[in-house]
Amino acid sequence: MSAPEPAPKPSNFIRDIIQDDLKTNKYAGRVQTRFPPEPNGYLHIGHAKAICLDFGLADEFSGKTNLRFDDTNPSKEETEYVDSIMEDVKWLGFHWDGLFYASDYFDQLYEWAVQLIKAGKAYVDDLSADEIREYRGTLTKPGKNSPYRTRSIEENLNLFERMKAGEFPDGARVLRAKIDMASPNLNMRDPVMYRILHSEHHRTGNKWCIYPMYDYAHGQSDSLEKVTHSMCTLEFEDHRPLYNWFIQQLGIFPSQQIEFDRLNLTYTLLSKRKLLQLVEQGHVSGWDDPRMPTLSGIRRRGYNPEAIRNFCAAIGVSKTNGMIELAMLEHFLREDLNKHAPRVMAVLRPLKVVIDNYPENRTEEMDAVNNPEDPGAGTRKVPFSRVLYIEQDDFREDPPKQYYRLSPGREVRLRYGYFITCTNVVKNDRSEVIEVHCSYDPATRGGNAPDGRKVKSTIHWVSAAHAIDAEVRLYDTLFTREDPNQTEEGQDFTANLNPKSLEAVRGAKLEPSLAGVTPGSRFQFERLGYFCADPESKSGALVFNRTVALKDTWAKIEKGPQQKK
RNA sequence: UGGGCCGUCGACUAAUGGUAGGUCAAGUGCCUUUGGAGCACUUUGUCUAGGUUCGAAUCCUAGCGGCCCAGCCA
Repeated sequence: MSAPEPAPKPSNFIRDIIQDDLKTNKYAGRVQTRFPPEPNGYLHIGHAKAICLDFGLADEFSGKTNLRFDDTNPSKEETEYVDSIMEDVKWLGFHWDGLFYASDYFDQLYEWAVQLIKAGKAYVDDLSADEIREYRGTLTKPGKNSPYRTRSIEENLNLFERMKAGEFPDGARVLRAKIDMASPNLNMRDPVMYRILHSEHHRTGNKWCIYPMYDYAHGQSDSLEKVTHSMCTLEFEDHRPLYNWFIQQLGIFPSQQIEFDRLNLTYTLLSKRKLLQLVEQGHVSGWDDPRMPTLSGIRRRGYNPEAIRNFCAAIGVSKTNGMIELAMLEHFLREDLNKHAPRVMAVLRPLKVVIDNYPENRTEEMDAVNNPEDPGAGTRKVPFSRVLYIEQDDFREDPPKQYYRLSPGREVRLRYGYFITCTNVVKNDRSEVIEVHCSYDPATRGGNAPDGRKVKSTIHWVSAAHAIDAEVRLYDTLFTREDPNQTEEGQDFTANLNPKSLEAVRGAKLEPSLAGVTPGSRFQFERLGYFCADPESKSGALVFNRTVALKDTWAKIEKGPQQKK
């Protein structure tokens, strides 16, 4: 943290609540939060927002934050996910105080359930799942009491004990809270607390065959950890009365639940269920496909944690459900990469350039700046010779208006090289330009003309004899619609998949300094964008992912006035 | 047609009864050995109608619009 001015942080409603609580001494000056992922999938950028909130707010008030896995459903949860989640939280730059699992509390939760039965506040129900649904009523019609609702405490105790002992098959009975079947809030119509699941748990093994539901586990877990401010997303607003009901009936530490809006980003899907579907149906190569919004995916793509944190701070938090433009995320990405990524020259689609008046066997070492935004990054040598590659896009035989790059008779600057003028072109039998001939001005070495003449354009290049080959993967959004969930009748979100979301460019030519890069290193390929070496890179067979393109004024001019999809 | 929540520039978010501000996007110009970066400027907003008040984005009433809830998922 080195901001010269601690710019007054715009407040948000959660910070306000915390400050109020501190003022009234509601929790004896403590602030404690928790980040409670279910280990049933990989974390995504939406979780990053929650993480920044949970950890960030606690940090701000010298509080503590636990990482707690909400592992109450053994049928969907796996240690693979637990491991990835811990890795992702650390990668984002946060450190948890306590590491817990809801399953740590299974014994205590069971005891409390017995306590509620004894108080006449919970009962064992023999209704089937279908019957429970029927008895629950609808949004507009009240539910009706289960015939088992009036069982004696002794019978409930006996049955619950036997549920735990494994005497009944899955689905045979549940434990329910006895609240109010006529409540306008469906969550209060005798919600299920425990269900029978003869399923091995990733941590407790076969110790349990009854598992607590989210509503019965979450608030009590918060309470056990003495969490003061328990943030969750808006869809849990209707659960808050129940969250409070359990805590009150049990007379335990009163954690408070606060709901905020989940992140929605244009052109991206942030639902673990749908992300899992993309993985399972093979639309992407895995959870860490660089097109995925998972933290492992965008990490592989080349995003850095600082950019994500800055983004999360900038979008704020509220209770309105909105949709943030992807451009906002990309802005913070570029902002950070611009400061830190070393510059390098690479040609994605090579066009051969021969400098006719340059000596055949000569090679010069040109000085190139590593990062104009960071003088400390130093310089490097880049080899220059008679035959080069430039970008196909940087030459036009018939240049349109406002096109400043190379074209017949025109002079441009080769970055850190010389001024060259196009004298001639060679075409193949389909009349495509396959080779460009130029002359150079020896007086312009390094890129400056002693006579002060200006050139409209500077283009990048690599020396053909010295270049190394690479595969470069260019990405577009995974979906073609701003809201991938918006579909025509009878279709699902996969109908909005972008068939052009990945383009693998194979014959890219890179300057030789890139030869030994390690996977994960980030660079700016000058004039093109930011790129990150992929873990699939082998020496001699490098693979780069384009993290994000540079802003491209020319593309904008060429495309004309832009439209939204 | 039950209940809960939410409506501020194109997007996100401040203003906590007292000047509607910031960021992104868009546009214009400057600068530039990246058509990058940077800098400057500009456009656009309080859902509607009433009310309370010296004064309302903010409080009240009524509309309108959006999201969520009928898992033995979280």
